[in-house]
Amino acid sequence: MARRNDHSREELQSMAIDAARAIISQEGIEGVSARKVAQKIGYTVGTLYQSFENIHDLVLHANAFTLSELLAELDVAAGASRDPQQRVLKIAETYLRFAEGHERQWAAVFRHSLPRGHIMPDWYQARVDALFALLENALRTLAPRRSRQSIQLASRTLWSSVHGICILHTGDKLFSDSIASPQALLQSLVKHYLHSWLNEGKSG
Amino acid sequence: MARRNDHSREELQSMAIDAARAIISQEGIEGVSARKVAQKIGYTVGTLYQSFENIHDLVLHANAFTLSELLAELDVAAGASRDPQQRVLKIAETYLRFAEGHERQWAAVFRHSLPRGHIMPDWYQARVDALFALLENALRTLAPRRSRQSIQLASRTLWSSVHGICILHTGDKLFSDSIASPQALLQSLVKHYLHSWLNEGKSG
DNA sequence: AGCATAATTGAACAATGTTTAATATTCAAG
DNA sequence: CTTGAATATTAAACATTGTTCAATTATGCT
Repeated sequence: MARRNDHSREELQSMAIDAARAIISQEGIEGVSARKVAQKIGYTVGTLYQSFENIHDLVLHANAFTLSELLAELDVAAGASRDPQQRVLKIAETYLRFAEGHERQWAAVFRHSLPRGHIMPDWYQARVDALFALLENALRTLAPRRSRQSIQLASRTLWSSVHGICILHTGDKLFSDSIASPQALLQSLVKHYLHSWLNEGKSG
Repeated sequence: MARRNDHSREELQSMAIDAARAIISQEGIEGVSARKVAQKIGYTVGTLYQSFENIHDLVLHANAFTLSELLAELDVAAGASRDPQQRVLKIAETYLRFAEGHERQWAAVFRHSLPRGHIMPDWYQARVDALFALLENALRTLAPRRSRQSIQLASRTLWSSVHGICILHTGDKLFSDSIASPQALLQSLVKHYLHSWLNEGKSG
């Protein structure tokens, strides 16, 4: 029996989250089970249920970690380019690269669904909001005079679209023939959407 | 014991698929289980396994049905508008409306993942390809002189983007504040992307 | 009617999430 | 240092999952 003070409650939590992340990255989210996580950290299932409400709770923590990693990379990308338009493209490309490089982790974030009736916890929603805010800020510097509403509309349109391109590219491979690379799709999207969006009002 | 000739193999299959679809539309894909489907059609689990390889196979058939429904609605939408650009928007809006109106069915299509190593069957991939072809055709009539490659690139970019908007709108409600409606996002996307795409080469 | 074929069942298996009584460990008080 | 209260941990149990398969039952042909 593991001694009580071998690990604090916090240590145990982060050990479990790490274990879950390891399983996800190797076998995908379907491979995660309470017993497997417990065995990986040298405890039994019951102990897990003292730190996590249920298995969804544990997965949610693992996914939050993934979101934080993603946010960190996007933050770097957002700061790298001088040209604001290049910055938007860079963000999109970094998002795609992350999805490719952490395919199972990333899939886990968007495949996982909470049990019915449960709502997303604040600490999780906060991470998601931070992602959206990132692109919103990039657009704000790109078009400082546009209204808040206009910028929100554009940033969400772009974000959803980039997300859609990544979704359809990774994993399920919905496109049977791979003539157009996802990078090309991103480039086409950002270029054309921004081109028209930036000229809106000027010539119409 | 159900008599052998009560239902032919084909009848049994379609009964099972209908049952699965009913469960999906009521409880979502997580609610589908072999026993529940079997009980709904008045047979036992074992019988299901004579018509379907495994539970994923059954879900796949249910999802294919959903794709066919979607394709039918999109076909109508594509024929409704005279103006080719309006047609593209109409397709996108119809896609969104379908996702909203058949939320669980639609989520089942994109949440379901095959067991590792299994590839998507041809009869399923064919339905997916038909969806893509629909938008591709709309773009072809919109810009008949563009190269095949250019049209493929644009149609996939648009399709992925529309898909992304629908994904982020339904179910998980990733946008915590709902200032911009998904319809507004679609409109913004189609309008701006097409505007720039159509003028490409003319002014640059 | 009897027989071969095949559909259907029911029970079994391992693995899943989750709960809980029993046990082991720690820490503080005497 | 011992005792006892508090609590971390375990092991076993439960229901439910997907899947298989020998046994049973219905069918159709001779």
